[in-house]
Amino acid sequence: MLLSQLFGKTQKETPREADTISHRLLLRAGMIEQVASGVYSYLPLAQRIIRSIEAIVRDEMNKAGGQEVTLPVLQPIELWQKSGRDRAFGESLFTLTDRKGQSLVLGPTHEEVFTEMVKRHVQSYRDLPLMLYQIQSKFRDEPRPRGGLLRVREFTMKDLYSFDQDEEGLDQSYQKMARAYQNIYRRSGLNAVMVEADSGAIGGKESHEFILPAESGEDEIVSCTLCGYAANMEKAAAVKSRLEEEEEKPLGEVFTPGKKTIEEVTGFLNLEKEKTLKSVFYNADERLVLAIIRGDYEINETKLKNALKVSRLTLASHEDILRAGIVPGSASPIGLKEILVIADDSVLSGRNFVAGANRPDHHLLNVNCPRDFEADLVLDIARVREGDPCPRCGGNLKISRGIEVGHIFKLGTFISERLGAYFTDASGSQHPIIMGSYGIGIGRLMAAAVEQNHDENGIIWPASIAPYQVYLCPIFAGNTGVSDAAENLYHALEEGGISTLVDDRSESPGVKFNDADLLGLPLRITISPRTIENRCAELKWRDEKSSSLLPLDGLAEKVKSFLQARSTAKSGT
RNA sequence: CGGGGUGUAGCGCAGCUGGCUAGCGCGCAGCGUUUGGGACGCUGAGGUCGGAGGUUCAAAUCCUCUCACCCCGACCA
Repeated sequence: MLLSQLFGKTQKETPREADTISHRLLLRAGMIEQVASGVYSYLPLAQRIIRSIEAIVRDEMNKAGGQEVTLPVLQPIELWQKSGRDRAFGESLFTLTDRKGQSLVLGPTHEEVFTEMVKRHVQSYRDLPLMLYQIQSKFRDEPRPRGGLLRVREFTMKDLYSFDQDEEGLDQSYQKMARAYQNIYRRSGLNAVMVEADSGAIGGKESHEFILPAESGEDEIVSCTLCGYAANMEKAAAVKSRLEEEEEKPLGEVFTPGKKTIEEVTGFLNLEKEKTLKSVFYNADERLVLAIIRGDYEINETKLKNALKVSRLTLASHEDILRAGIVPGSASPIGLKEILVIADDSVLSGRNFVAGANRPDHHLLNVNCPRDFEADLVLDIARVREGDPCPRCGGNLKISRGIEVGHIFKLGTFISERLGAYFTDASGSQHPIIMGSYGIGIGRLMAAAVEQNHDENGIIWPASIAPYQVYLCPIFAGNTGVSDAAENLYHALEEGGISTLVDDRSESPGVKFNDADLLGLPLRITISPRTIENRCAELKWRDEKSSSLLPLDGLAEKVKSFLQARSTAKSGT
């Protein structure tokens, strides 16, 4: 391809809205363009990258036993009402009305429509197991798109669904997908880690995410360097410290004028935070609940939400709390009636805590659970803290950030039961099909690849997903020796099956080299009067500093073998 | 939805205490000189100043409403 013919220009300056590295670089490289908030166009270079990623994904899905189909984006809302997920998705669901007044949904995911199809074709256990997938557009009206391609409202996703007759079958399908996903990231030149994930309010027992470590990532990851335990913060657990044993002392009260927060109260009473109980009120599906936790911990709202089995959970406002006749800042579960109390198990880890007295400017001393109050539920609802002990081995837990580039779920029978997707087993009885769901965002993967592979000059594409392998850079092309050599090499490379982008513009060397760095193709080959003097060309790998001169004779063949050698070294095969 | 911010040429920005022909840099077109890490000179094209309404002799500039976009939070299979 001639650069002069390529649609999409590089830019020196970054559009103002771009904050995230991948967003800036992809915009500057002329690869993507924003059309609306969270909606992007892909220009030719990006399109080639996307195609390469899709090819790898498709290959791994096929190898794992998946069969590709294409199901519609446009889906009747009834399907979503049947599964009940129209409510779970709520505002995120893009809906529209056709000319007959019929409501349709732009699919945010495709469990329903796949299940509906499978239901008509699968009656017997002999039809199982089954794995179907597609690479298709998804639409989600995200509250806030962000980070360029990292969180968008329209995106391409590979989604595969597994259908099995029993748990063992599901386990096998799940393992196959976990392996396929790891192959995909390895082949794409990306270093993704598999972590335990929250499976959401609806659906399955087990779920994992694949996370690319990156500062710009939205997900917090908890990991243990000792034993390899890794989990999304939403799901992560840690061992909680136990406080020193002491006798239960009698309940008392203390005057704490104007002291409301844990900091103020502990400062005033000269106490450690861990000797207090923190009371936090939430609106859980319209109902006020009290969560209580030891003062040195914070509440993990995902865990709380799951424990309460609600779909909406928001922090209660002062007004909400006052309306219930409670004193914000001095609240505690003691003597509270008619409010659901859920406690973190840390409240059982010590004795004689300080807690609110439920009257202004007073706190209680020596509060003990269950002597002074009982919780309706006691379980782990705490956020893991940096350095907390690992739940597996006791090692120190670390917290880092990452981008979610894949998510796999054991869905179970939630959808199949609601949509009536049953099969007949060998003994003739009916069972709901057991499902799994496995998604990977293609565009996000591209952006994440940039987040992970760049330097101050631009992108450094892993060769397997690079839009072209070679940036052929003739300089002073007015020189016929240079232009002839470049043209010969270009043809030889193309004939050898090596995709090449030729910078045939009459720009100065500096401009060309800077664009080469920005676009990030793996290998730059420069031909100039200086190099052809010795019948040579200069080769420089994007991810290396130094360059080398090699004879033009037989260069295409050599380049081919270099590229092959590198790709086998990278993929570790 | 709450908080903060921005809309002026393809991109980045200035102008905004009301003042006349709306500027600068990059990019773009033409010509010439250059050229191993974002060259230079000359000439030129390109703008309903996000939109609507208002105040005024006069609005990019002041007022009201509105739309879009970005960031933080809420939210997020």
